[in-house]
Amino acid sequence: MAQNGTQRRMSSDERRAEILLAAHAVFGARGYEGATTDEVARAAGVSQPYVVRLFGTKESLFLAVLHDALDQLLDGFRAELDAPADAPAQERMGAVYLRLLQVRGLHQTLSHAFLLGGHPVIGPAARQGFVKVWRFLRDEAGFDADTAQSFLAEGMLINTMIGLRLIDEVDADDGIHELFETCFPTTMRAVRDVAPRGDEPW
Amino acid sequence: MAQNGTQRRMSSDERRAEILLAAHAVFGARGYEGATTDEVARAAGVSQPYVVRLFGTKESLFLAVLHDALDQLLDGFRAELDAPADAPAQERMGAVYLRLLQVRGLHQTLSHAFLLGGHPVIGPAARQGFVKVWRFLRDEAGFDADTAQSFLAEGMLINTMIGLRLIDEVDADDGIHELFETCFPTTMRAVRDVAPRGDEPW
DNA sequence: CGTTGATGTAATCGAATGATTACTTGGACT
DNA sequence: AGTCCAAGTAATCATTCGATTACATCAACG
Repeated sequence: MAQNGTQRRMSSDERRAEILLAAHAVFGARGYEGATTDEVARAAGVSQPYVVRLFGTKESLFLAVLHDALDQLLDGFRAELDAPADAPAQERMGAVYLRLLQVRGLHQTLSHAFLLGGHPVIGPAARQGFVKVWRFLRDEAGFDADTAQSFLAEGMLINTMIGLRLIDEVDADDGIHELFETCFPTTMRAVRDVAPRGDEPW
Repeated sequence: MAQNGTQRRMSSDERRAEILLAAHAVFGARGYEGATTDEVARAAGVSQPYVVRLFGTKESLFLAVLHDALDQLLDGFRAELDAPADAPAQERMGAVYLRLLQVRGLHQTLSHAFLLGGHPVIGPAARQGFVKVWRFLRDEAGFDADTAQSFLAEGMLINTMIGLRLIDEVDADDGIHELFETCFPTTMRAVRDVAPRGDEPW
């Protein structure tokens, strides 16, 4: 995170984009309530008041992160749908989902948002986002209901395994190793390279 | 939650049990950081300092809730395993899982814990709990790896749908209705009766 | 009945945190 | 070279929250 080499000032839109990226990581690791605007600010290399100024409130920053995550997800899915089909749709969408692990914290932020259904502002936004994903799978990707359900379920399991930092255990525990091989039969190596480790704060 | 009719004093163990029950609901709805010891106290009908006294710290209260959730889950699974088999194991364990929805917040608290893998204290406890569930499914319930993975995945999807308060949308949105029917083909009514609604704080 | 230990609370403290205010700095454009 | 606005920060405020302390109250027992 933080500054690239250039010391020069950025446009507020560039800065917003950097803060958004940092916020994915911080909200993903700590959750909405657990994250602080100061952590986000330091991860983005700016001061805490500036984060507040560019996004208004912590709540609207979280909403921005949530929308960004959903946009990246659905845009990625759609781009893959438009590309020439070289494999079953479910595998292709799954690959897109795993590729997004490179955006640190994105999956965990989604999971955090999905657990806040009782929140007066975040709850409705999260529900709406989830429904949009379901609709995409059914209406655009052409999944039948059972396939869409399994796809979502596996996605939630992946989010859980990432959020748990289970990767740290993969070499120490045979059961976990087996779980990973079951869940990521072909992509194990790629996932290991990109998933967050326990020895980094996020 | 809160007091039953009796005004009489309780033993500290009885009180601890009541507070634990309330804490499931509060931590489930708000997450570890979002929940306050005062909310837990009011939900349990005691004062905030007393919650702290009976559990030491908020962190150890959360750990107690986490362990309680895992105990209830694994004890329920084992009791069902010991009962005469009247259906495939996967269905029977799934029924146990859904029955636990009656413990308000239990599933969501588990999901919250599973997202805190980076936390120095909660992280290791959550990982250990998750591994115990996996080992149970494989070693005691006799699930093969693929079945265990699907079972866990569907569980995580259920947690998500509960945490999202998706039930509120089930009559308003055809996609959600369809998702529920796919996920809970036979148990839809029971789930609807027991899942938390958006109009209650938890 | 009075002592004693456990149950329980009111009051309050200190640290953390989101937000606000007032200020500084840099660069684009005459 | 001077003006002016956008980018950015330091200082600080008000609130919230977990924890501590000191105090109150109930009931068991001699």
